[in-house]
This record gives sequence, C-alpha cells and structure tokens, in this order.
Amino acid sequence: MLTLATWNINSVRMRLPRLTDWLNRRKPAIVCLQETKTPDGDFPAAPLEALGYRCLVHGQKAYNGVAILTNLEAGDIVRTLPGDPGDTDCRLLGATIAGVRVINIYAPNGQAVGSEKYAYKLGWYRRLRVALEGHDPEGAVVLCGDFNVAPEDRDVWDPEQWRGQILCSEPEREALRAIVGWGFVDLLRSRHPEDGLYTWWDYRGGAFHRGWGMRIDHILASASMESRCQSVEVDRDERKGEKPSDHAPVVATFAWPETAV
DNA sequence: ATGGCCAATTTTATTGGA
Repeated sequence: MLTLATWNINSVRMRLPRLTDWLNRRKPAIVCLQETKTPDGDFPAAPLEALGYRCLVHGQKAYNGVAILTNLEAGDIVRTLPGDPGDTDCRLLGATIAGVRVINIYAPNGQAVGSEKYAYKLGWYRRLRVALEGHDPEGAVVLCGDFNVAPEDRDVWDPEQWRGQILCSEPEREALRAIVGWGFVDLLRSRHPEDGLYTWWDYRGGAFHRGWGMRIDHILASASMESRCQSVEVDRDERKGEKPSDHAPVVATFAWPETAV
C-alpha cells in the first residue's frame, strides 16, 4: 500500500512538532506540504530525515513554499512552470516517486475578485494547464495541494454568502475544471459525495467549531491512480488541539505492489 | 465537543492568508 497526503501546513517551522507526531502515527510514503514559509537553507530537514524522510524543498522567506517528504526514491524534480521566467513565487514542486508523477502545488489565493492578485491567480492556472500537456493522462499522475478553489457549492459552508467571492467565483471554478479536464478525478469526491466535507476553516470566529469550512485542498488523480485508490479522507483531527494549521491534511491510500516500493 | 485569528517581518504595526 502507498499512502500519499497533502497538507497546507502554514509554516513548517511553527508546525514541526505536530508534523513529526503525525508522520510517526500515519507513516505516509509521500507528503506534499504547502505554505512552508521557509527558505530552503532553513528547512528543518534533520528532524524529518531522522524519521526516514528525504525532503524535497522549494521555499522562500515569509510566503508560499512547497515541499515533498518521502521515504522513497525521488527523481526528475521540477520547481517551475514552463514559460514563467519572471515568477519568483515558490508554488510548484514535481517529482517522480515509485513511478508516480507527483505534482505539488500551492495555488495563488487571489485575495479579492477583480484584484491584481486575482488576475495573477487565473493566469497561473492557465500556465499550470499548459504544463500538464507535458504529461500523459494514461500514466500515473497525481496533482495535489492547496488549489484555493472550492469546486462546487457543496464544498462551501454557506454557498450564498460566498457566491461569486474569492475561492468560489465562476472563473476560478472554470480554471479548476480545466485542470481536472486534462484527465483527473477529484479523488475525495469520487469516494465521498456528501456535504460538509471541508479541508480549511478560518482561525477566526470559532469557524472549525461551527462547521464553517471550505474544501480547497485536493488530490487529483489520473485514471490509473484513481483505480488503485483504496481510501481517501480528510484528517480533521489535525485541525484540533494546540497550534493547528488552519488546513487539515487529505490522505489517500493506493493499492501498491510491495516490491515496487 | 473540535473554540473564540495566526505567522512572518517590515516587529509594538503591517501584510497576507482564505
């Protein structure tokens, strides 16, 4: 079995005790982290390596940052979107692990519909869609991370309040549909159609306690990976307790020949 | 219950997050 998780950790240094506890309990083979907020030289690799994980990192000071932790061999590492030389945001990290092309993303937030950052977000999604052309939908591909888009109304705690707002606007949803349309399955939705299934809850206003959340972190799987999926769930426990991230991990397991791992 | 913003930097305010 192969376990893969995605988790917006909201500062890997602030969350290190929770992260190491969680790795010890879950023992995932592949973990895609977002918002590490840490330059590569300051990444806390040693305590993670002590647990058997190698750390692939692409970080910067204060903002953004992605990383892949894995206890398997990794190769063909990519850190940029093609045709994007002027972009200094650390938002993408791709690697081939156990024969799976794993692409970890932290999509721009967009701040407010109509803002400059919103335009940047939509442009970033267009570039991501172009980048997918370099891969084969019939292969083993997983695109996961914080997409900063709630795909449908059932992914939002109050769809009417959020209608047309950031994370929910139709152009954002269309951009995400274009990504999925490359040949992905939204893995959590493929197994769990119910309402109230969220991955992010605002720190403010007791949002988690009240069930005021949104589903903006996703694992998109190509058909061959979807067919191998044995389970996929939101680890809501990681939103509880002392100093949580405002996101919970999404964890998927796949049938996997032990010899291949 | 699972809680009442948080993290980083530019630090005693400001910015960004979502």
